[in-house]
Amino acid sequence: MVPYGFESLGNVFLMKSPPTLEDVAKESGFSTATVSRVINNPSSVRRKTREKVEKAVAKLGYTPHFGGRALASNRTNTIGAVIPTMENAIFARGLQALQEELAEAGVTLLVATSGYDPEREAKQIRALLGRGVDGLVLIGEERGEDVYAMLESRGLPFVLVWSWREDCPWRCVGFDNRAAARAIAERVLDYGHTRVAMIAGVTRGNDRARLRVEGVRDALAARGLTLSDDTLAEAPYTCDAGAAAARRLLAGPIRPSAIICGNDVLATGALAALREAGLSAPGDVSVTGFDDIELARQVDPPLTTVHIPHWRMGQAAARLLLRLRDGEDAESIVFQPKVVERRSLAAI
Amino acid sequence: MVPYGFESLGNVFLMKSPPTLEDVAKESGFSTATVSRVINNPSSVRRKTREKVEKAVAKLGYTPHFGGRALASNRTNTIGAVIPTMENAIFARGLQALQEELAEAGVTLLVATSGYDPEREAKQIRALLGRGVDGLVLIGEERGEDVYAMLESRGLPFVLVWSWREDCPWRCVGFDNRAAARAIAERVLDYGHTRVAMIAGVTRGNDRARLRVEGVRDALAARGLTLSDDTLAEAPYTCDAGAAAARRLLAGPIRPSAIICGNDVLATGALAALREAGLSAPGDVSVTGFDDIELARQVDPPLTTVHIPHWRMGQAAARLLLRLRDGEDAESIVFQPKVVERRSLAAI
DNA sequence: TTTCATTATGCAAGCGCTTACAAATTGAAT
DNA sequence: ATTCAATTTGTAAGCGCTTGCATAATGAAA
Repeated sequence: MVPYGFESLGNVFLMKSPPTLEDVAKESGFSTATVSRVINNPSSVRRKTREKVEKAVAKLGYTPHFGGRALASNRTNTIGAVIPTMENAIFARGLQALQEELAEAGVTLLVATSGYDPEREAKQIRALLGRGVDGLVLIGEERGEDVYAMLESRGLPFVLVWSWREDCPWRCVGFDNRAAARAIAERVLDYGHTRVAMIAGVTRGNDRARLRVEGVRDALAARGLTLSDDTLAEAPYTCDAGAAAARRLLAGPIRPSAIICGNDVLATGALAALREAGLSAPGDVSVTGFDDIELARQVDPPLTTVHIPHWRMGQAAARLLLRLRDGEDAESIVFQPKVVERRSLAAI
Repeated sequence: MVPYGFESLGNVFLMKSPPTLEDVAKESGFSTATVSRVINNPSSVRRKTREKVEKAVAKLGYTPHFGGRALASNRTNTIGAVIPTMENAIFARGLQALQEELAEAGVTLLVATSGYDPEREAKQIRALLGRGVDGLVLIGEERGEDVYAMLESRGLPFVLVWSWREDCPWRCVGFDNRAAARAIAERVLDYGHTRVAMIAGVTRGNDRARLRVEGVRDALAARGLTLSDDTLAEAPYTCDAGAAAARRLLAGPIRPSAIICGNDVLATGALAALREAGLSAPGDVSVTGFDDIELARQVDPPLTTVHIPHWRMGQAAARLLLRLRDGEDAESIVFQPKVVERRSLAAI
């Protein structure tokens, strides 16, 4: 513990470099090994010893040095997550749940964003690996084989969230996006709509977005309907893009009586476009969302949407990953989203 | 580079432990020192050497071990941020900006949340210190002296975001919450309101929330008005809490004609409560928000609120912190929020 | 008391990397 | 060819921590 200082305006500030294990050892009169034990495995140390060491730790304000620890134990107690974006609320809740659940186990969460860009995602994953994360949470299933190969070759545990399908070779915690989209589309059809359009998220590199389109197609096909270039728009997940897409759809050859949106943010944008065009929802055009984020209940009219249990998904992902990390095996987990009816969908 | 393996279904998967600097050194025929140099300071190495080393790096797929690096250099290229919550959108945008700006400089952002709890914040700060962050971004100014003492004694650079005041002893990137709140309150008064109430965020440990109350008080006082127990409610930053607070205010002895809210989320809740009570906004009661998150434009009626340049604030915080980290000095930065009028505020 | 299994502690060797400092190489000037 | 300064590379000492193994302390049984 070398004190060093620098001069500033005639004063010398002494800055102690942070205390080390060795400082604690000296202070408590035990060896570094013992101190290390009381920190990592307290029960392996006699109570009296432990108490003395703990007092020394408190006195010096000791905090283990992360790097040293990682180096010696080859473990970081860190797991990483790469999500598309923090900018809209879609992932916020699940992420918070993930984090809280991990924190409970003494694990820190490292979050990186990809902006829905597969290349950037791969880069972020590599960065996280470089930081020695003990596990990884990724959104969705669609990504390069090379990425999966890299993870496997390292034996790095990971879980995919938000997607789920039978026979998925990876561990996932999610739901059947296609079935969920089919469900809400069927609901729309049940209300008698026949001119239905869809605003989907960008499908490149995004299996959730793609599967939701397919789900809608499934439902329509069952009634002899289809999605054409005039009735299917693709837009990044922002209100503005949703509004723009809606305007385009509205300007098409036949005005849709219902617009199914790939998520709540897009639906919110669609609502805005409707309002701006002097149309009422659901009077003139019905709109549905997907995700059931808080926004869905706050817009006017409140969105009929698909409820996703964000919080529970985040929690479940944490637990699953923790088990994998500890070498236990664990099954994928599938959730069953439900359509929640509010006021943005009505009979034709 | 010891290969080890395990058996699974009769196959043996060989997992190489990740390559180390030494592996690269052997492969390229140079010493570890030289390899380290091409990674950290390429210009200090002859071009031919560099190229050979780079080839070896690529061939082995080498990534530096974070822990080893942190241990040896006492630097992590990581900065930490402790924000109150990820659950609502208030901090999302700024955080994203912060992250992108830091990434540009090769720095990783570590995010922790405190749930608006000062004790938890202190704990998270310690955790981040333990991970050897090179700097810290904190929200607001109000926290224990001991926390500041700890940061100072370590010489750890940090910046406070969202708050700013003349003579603040710390580096900050924010705005004058009190003045901003005063500004919007004045706007409300200018519309002729005299029965004005306020829903504030929880003020304990939250200088922003407290200062906003004071700002409103300032404006009211200038017209001989005050905030009483009947006209000031405090609520956590959620829609539901905002709605509950609004209901309480509405049930008070005199019904307010305007409710000034501590942020947009509370205002959204207030709007919901109004609707539910059969009251119209702004017809019966005007409502104002604060922050100007995306939600503000999407609710009905869209919120008159105070626009905060989240993105620029995040960016500025990143730049400031980076400078501090590099030992340069840098001034605090103050933004000038503007009231943005939409439709939730109208004449009495 | 002595003995011997148990349990508690200490010793010391790394983990992968950076960085003074020393040694070697280069190449321009003689 | 030499010489010498400038440049490039290598040597080796840690950074703070964990952990296998050896040693010491403990306490129950004899």
